[in-house]
Amino acid sequence: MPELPEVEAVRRQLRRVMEGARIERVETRRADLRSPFPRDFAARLEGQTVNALRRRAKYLLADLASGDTLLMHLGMSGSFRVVRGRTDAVHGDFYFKRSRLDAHDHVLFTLSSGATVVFNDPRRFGQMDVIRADELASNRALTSLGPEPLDRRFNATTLARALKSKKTTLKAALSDQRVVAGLGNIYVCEALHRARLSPKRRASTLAKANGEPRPGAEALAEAIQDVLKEAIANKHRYRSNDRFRVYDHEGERCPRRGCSGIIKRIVQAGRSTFFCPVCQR
DNA sequence: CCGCGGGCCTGAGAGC
DNA sequence: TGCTCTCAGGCCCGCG
Repeated sequence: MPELPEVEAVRRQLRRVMEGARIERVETRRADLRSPFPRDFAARLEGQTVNALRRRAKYLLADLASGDTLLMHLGMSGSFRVVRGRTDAVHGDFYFKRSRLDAHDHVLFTLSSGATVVFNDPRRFGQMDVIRADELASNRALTSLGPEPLDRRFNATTLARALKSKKTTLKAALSDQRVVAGLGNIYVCEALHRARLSPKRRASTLAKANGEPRPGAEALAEAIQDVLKEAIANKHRYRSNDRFRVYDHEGERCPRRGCSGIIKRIVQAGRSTFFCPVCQR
């Protein structure tokens, strides 16, 4: 479920309990998500103070006093919750004072503050890794990422340059983390709707031959930022898809004022795309 | 190098 | 109620 806004919301919640705290104990009930954890996963975390909790694209990075970085990804179904109190092992399983653990609670971080951060991930598409300081800069997952859309350096010019050589559609190009980092299926749909651009349009048409942005690139860069900022700000104000204007709204009237289009669902690169065929060109 | 299709997992929801 | 089927917002890999 999580795209950039969701991961950012998780970061803001977790940093309150993790930053400045020491990780006292790490319990891995399952040490294999998308890939197996390093064998010394717990040992390299226990005793470490978390200096900062950062986000890059959809990754969370906890900077440790040792210089190592705890790298975490929520995949499709990952989530964290904070439980007050330490765990107790009973018959080989862990219990809190009042609540039992869920079958998909895979990792528990007990902090010096007394809080326990629990990572839950039913589909296990998530990721946990500990990266050494000298390997962080060359980490494959991180180095291939494009610009942060909410960063100063992201604008119509950088976006146009990234799209210029793309032979594919806008939908596929924006879903590519090398072009812009942090968008997923939902916010790609939302940003394209806001920018009035068709997901089927060729990505390269937003750039001139010399790489300069066409007006569509201006609109798109702005739409991406607006959609993400709004989603972060509104995180806890709405439920489920009420926040989305086109995603999962197949068959409904286009929410754009004055537009009488009906939201359509198509499949691109194996994933659903929702858009208005009338106002998105 | 690029773009596409398939695969990894489990759970929710629809339809019968 | 219960079964089966489809689909899901991530990412990586291998193929052409």
